[in-house]
This record gives sequence, C-alpha cells and structure tokens, in this order.
Amino acid sequence: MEFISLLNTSLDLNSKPLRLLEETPEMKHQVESCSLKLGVCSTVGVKQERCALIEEINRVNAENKKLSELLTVMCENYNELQRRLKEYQTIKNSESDLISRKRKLPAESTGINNFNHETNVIINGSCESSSSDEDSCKKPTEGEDNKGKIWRTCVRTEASDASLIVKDGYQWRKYGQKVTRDNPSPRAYYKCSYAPSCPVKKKVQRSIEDQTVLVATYEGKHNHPQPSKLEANSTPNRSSTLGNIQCSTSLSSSGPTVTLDLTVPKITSQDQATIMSKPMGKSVAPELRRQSLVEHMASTLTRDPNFKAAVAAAISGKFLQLNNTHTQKL
DNA sequence: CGTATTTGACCCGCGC
DNA sequence: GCGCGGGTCAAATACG
Repeated sequence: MEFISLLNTSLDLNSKPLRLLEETPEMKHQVESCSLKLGVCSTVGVKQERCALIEEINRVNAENKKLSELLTVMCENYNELQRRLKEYQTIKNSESDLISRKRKLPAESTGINNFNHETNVIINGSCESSSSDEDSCKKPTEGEDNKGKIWRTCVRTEASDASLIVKDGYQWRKYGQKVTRDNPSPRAYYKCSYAPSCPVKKKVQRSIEDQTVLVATYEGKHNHPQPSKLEANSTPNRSSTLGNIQCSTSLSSSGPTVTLDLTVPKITSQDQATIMSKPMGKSVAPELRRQSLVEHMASTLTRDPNFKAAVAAAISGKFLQLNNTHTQKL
C-alpha cells in the first residue's frame, strides 16, 4: 500500500451528512427547530423522514466503502505493475550490458539474439529503447546515413495470437515466409507498401525464448511520413489525449462516464522530458518520483477542458440522480 | 476484379 | 565445386 500512503485516497463522500446529524449541534438544532416550526407534522412523520435519511446515509456509506475498496485494488494493481516494470528494466539493463559485450565478440548463431544493432522493446504499446541512442524509439537517428540502418523491436502478443503481425503504423506487404534453422517458428518478410519507392523491409519472427514475443527487424529508412499519423491528424476524434493517457467521454442512460485508458500509457519523449527534467534523478526516492508523476498526471488532466466537462457532467448527473431518488422517497 | 497472402522455386553468398 | 541456409520472386490462391 505504498501508493495509498502518498495520498489520502479516502473519498469521504458522506462526511458532511454524518456530521449534519451527529456532530454539529448547530445543525442539529436547525433540524430540530425546523421540525418544530413545521408543527403540523406529526412525530411519526419526522421519525419516518429521519429513518429515510439514516437509510440514505447508510447506503452512501456502503457506496463509499465499495469505492474505497475499488481504489485500494487499483492501487495494489498499480504498485504491482510498477514492481514488474522495475524488474523488467533491471533485466533489460543487464541484457543490454551483455549485448554490448557480445558486440566485441564474433557473432554466434544463437538465432535472433545475435543482431549487431539497436534493440528496442515495446511492452503493450509503450516503447522502451535499450540502445545507446535514447531518443531513437524504433526510428534511426536523424542525420545518419540510414540506408543500411537496421534496428529491432520486440512486441509482446497474446499467447493465442499466432499471426506474425507487428502493428507499427506503417503499411506492409508480405512477400515471403521461411522457417530458419535456428528457430522453429517461421520468419515473415515484409516490404513497405505505402510508397512504392520506399526501400524499408522488415522481418518478423517469434522469439526462440518466449513465443509470445514477436521480434521485428527493420532495414532501411522510410522516405514518407507515417500513414497512421497522417490519419490521426486529418480525422478529428471525440476521444481526447490527456498527455499520454487516452481518455474518452460518453453519456449513457446510467449517467456520464469518463473512461481513462490506462492500459496503454504512451509516454512521449516530450512527456518523458517533462518528468525527467524535474529535479530528481535515480538517487531520489521512488515515492517522490511517483508523487511527481501523479502531479504531472493531475495537471495534465485539469488542463484538459473535455475532462473537466465530463467530470462536471458526471457529478451534476449524480446529484440529479440522488435528488430524484430522494424526492421519490418523499 | 483488384489486392493481399501463401508457398514452392530460385538466387546468391558463404564455408568447407 | 558443392551443399547449406537466408532472402527474394512470382504463380496460385484467398478475400473483400
């Protein structure tokens, strides 16, 4: 529960109603005087109303408890993911050390793990580069002669997914498939089909160590912009991007819904720079880093007018709903 | 019917 | 020169 320790996650949705009846004598007095003023109301009616209110409070209390539990589970999941990411990064760092050492040695025929070039890794859409060039995420460094540039990406797929398709935003045409000697899974050969003159080729093969990992090896440099980016720029979407978080809003019969897609946190280089530029390096406590991340996320969310509107709509919708049920009871 | 994928044949470089 | 293995070609096939 380290995440919870950072923030007071208690929603305290019904602290006011509780105090209204139990804690503040002033308010209690007001309620009593109100009942006295009414006069005509029988004591039975007041009791009924009080019972209804207590029932309502209990209901909201239970809801608050449920939400708190939900939040606790979310925090636990978040911490677990953080822990796994840390583990993965440690493994990856030691691996890249090994690769850099291997580069000095003659290549061994160990399948896909003996490429003499950059290695980039994509985990559920987020890209992490283990190459020496930190800015090059799947793309060769600008200004270099990229004609013969080779780089590699790893993409984790569903275990049930048998296709050799790596979605990278470009259009590819498959022109061959071969089973290689050192890996029983077939290797697929693709050419960039977006521009006829584009010389880029890619090879896709499952990792010999982990069959759920697809290893894509790219060769050459695209002489055209990324098609998916062009589409994204030309077609306005209702869902908005909150910094690096995909966010969509919707209105349903049950009330307004705000959906935050936290499954694919695409951290852009700009976001990384923003986070990393904060005065904290590796020596700073992870709690502080997390806090900074939370602050960054919060500021990104509050800057987004769509998010504000959706939250406002959700809250007002909830109030209206509560109001309606209350008036129905009365 | 046009386009994409599949798959066997072929080409080419490399080591022996 | 021969065999092996990776890469590419192109006809056949599938698909929308």
